[in-house]
Order: sequence, then C-alpha cells, then structure tokens
Amino acid sequence: MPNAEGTTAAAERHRSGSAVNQRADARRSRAKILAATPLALRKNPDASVADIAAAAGVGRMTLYGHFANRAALIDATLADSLEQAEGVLGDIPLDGDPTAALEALIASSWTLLERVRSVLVVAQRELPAARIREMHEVAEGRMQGLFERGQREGVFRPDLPVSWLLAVTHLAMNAAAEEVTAGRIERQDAADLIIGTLLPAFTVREMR
Amino acid sequence: MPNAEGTTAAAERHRSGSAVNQRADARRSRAKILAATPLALRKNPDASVADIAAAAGVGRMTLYGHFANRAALIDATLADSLEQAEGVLGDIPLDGDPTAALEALIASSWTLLERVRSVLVVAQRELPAARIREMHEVAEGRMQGLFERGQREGVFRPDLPVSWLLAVTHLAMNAAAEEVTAGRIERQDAADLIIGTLLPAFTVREMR
DNA sequence: TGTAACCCGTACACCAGTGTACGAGTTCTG
DNA sequence: CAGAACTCGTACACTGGTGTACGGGTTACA
Repeated sequence: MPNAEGTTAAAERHRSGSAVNQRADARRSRAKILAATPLALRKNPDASVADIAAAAGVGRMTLYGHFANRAALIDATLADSLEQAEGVLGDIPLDGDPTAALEALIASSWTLLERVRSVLVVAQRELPAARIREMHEVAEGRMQGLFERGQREGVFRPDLPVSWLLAVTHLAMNAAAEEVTAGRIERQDAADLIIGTLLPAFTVREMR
Repeated sequence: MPNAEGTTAAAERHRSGSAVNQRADARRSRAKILAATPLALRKNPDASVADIAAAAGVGRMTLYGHFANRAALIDATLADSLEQAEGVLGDIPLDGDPTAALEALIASSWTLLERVRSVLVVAQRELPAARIREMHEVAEGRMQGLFERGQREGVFRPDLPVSWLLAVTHLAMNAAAEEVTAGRIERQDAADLIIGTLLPAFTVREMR
C-alpha cells in the first residue's frame, strides 16, 4: 500500500508551496506548466485547465498533481511571472533625475507587461483583489516612491494624487498593449508613445 | 389552440426587434429589464440571467420572452444605454476651441460612462468585437473628428496618432472609474482629474 | 536495481448556468 | 367581456468545466 491515509506525495506538495525535495522531472513539469499558462491564456482568456495542461504538453492529472485547483494555478503563475519581472525591475537605478528614472522604469515594465497581462486579467476575475494587490506591493511601492520623490523635487506635478499617477501609468501601458494587439500601433513604437504621453502630463510645465 | 405552429407571439417578437404592436405591460416589462440589467451587472459582473430577471422584478421566463438568449439581452442593453448616451453627447457643440470642446465632451462622457461601464465590460466578453465597435461608431467618430481638427489647427500634438489619443482618453476615463469605485478618489474630482491629465498630454507645449 | 515518486489516461460525481416545454393564471385592449 | 397577449412558475434536457478516484506504466535516484 502507498501509505496509510492514502495521501499521495503529490497531494502533499500542495501545502508546502514549491516543495523542497522534488524530483527533477517533477520540477520540470511544474516549470513547463508555469511557462505555458501565460501563453495559453493569451491565446484564449478563458482557457480551461484541460486546455492549459494540453498547452503545457502535460496531462491534466499531472497539473492537478502540482496545483490543487484552478485558483492555485493562476495564483502560482502570476506569482512566478511577477517574480521574474521583479528580477529585472529591481536592478533599475532609481536615483538621479526622476524623469529619466521613470522613463527607464516604464520602458522595462512595458516589455514585461506583455507577458504578464493575460495572466493578470484572468487573475482579476478569479483571485481575491487583496491577493493581487499583495503580489504587486513591491513593484507598486517602487514606482510610488519614485513619484513621491519627483513631486518633492518639483519635477512632477504636485496637484495630481500619487495614486492617480500610478493608475494612469498602469492604464497607459494597458492601453498600449491593447492597441498593439489590435494592430493599430507598432510594438516598437509603444514605449515611446507611452513615455511621450505621460511625461508631458506628469511633469510641471516649465519653459525650457 | 393558440396557433398552428406553436409559435407564440413572444417568440415572434425576437425577430422584429422592438416590436411595433406591443401591449403596454409588455413594453413596461422590457423597459424594466433594460433598466435593471446595468445595475445588476454592476453589482455582480457575472450575474446570471436568473439574477437579472430577479433584479428587474420579473420572471425569468418573461425575460426570455423578450430576449432570445443572454447575448441578445446584453446586446439590447448596451444598445439602449448607448442610445441614451448619444442623446446627451449629440447636443454638445464641438465647434470653437478644440480644447474646450474636448473638455465638455469628456465631462459628459464621464458621467455617462459610470452607467455604461458594467454592461460594456460584460459585452466585451460575450459579444463579438465587431458588434461592439459598430455600436460605438457614432461616438467614436465624433471624438475622432474633434481630435483631427485639433491637430490640424495646431492645438493638439500632431506626433501622437489619433487612434492613440482615443485609446488614452478611453482608458483615462476607465482608470478614473476604477479609482472611484476603489475609493481612492472622490467622484466629483474625477472629471477635473481626467481633463487635468489629458490636456497637458495632448496639447502642444507653448509658453503662455 | 529496487522502490518511491511521478506521469497521465479513463471514468465519474458534481455543479451551475442556459435554453425549452408546458400550462395555468392574469391583464390589457377593442 | 371575450379573446389575444402577456406573465411566470415548475420541470427538464443539455452543456461544459471542475475536481476526485483509481490504477497501470514510467522515471529518477540512492
């Protein structure tokens, strides 16, 4: 008999997050799923678990072996994508001219966004809002700090609430993403467009 | 017997759109449904047909008597809401200073948006994109014309594609709506915030 | 090389929402 | 006031996705 209570090792894994003593092939499967989920959701925003498993080249039951349910899958995928993004964004130097820093931050965020967006949309439907906010905390805080400093230094307009600056920045990137997928603008133009729109809106008008 | 083929009058109505010879109570039911749908969807974005019928104070079967299926219901609701909006927006004078016209257009659109938004979100999921675009044609064209004139007259920046101006405008309003429901900004501040953000971004920088 | 860990197919129970069928009761309307 | 139009409850068939159960086959790893 496998074990007294019939709890398989796979079922056990769910509790322990990214388990410690996983076999190599198991880790590989998990990675395949985590990588394929964003792609599958991008192609079809309401892909079923079966669709995702198929896209990952993995049986549906294998997927359930790694993630207790759909929500857990989405959660883990989003967390993974954001973690990778964090690796890039964390390296961007934010001191110096706030304008330049914002520019750099947006440019990088934009390229990362394309990958995360599909997952994020699904997550917003299926995960509690609090959880999503929690995952964004780091990235959000970083940009917020930048905006606050920029306002203190008189570079960014002080009459706009920081939360609004954040919201508009997010939305501008999302708008750009939609315009790109709709084919109305070119991918390589997008970053410039975003920055070219936001900076004039955010910075204090001065004669230069 | 009711009639040879068993086609009820209600079933007949589906084809003829807003039927001509409707009884008074039928018209009333239809209106109640059309009015309640946005509210129900606002409270719960994936309300079922049963939920909507209940919210309208009407039996589910009555609803199906007026709309062949869920899609037809959403379609009709969106069409109705947009039609009402059109009644307001169509009266706004767009000649004269493009900046002022844009300001007026945004202010009105903003107040209308709150009502339409919930329906629109659902429609984007359940209706073909082409159909939605078709319904927006008039409103879209009006704003597009304004942007084009503004660019020609040197008021709006010519380096930003008109499609981008439209996209950003839409998104800014959506961002504001989200910020309001999230409680991060006050409803009455929203319009000013939108305008205060978009105008600096859209207009040519000049020393005044 | 043995064994635990893992993969993954089949089969099934379950649930919720959609749309149809029927028919009895109610309300307009001419 | 007669009959057509309309309301609306009950009941049901159908669909598609989720998650569980079982178990044989495969693979990593000590």
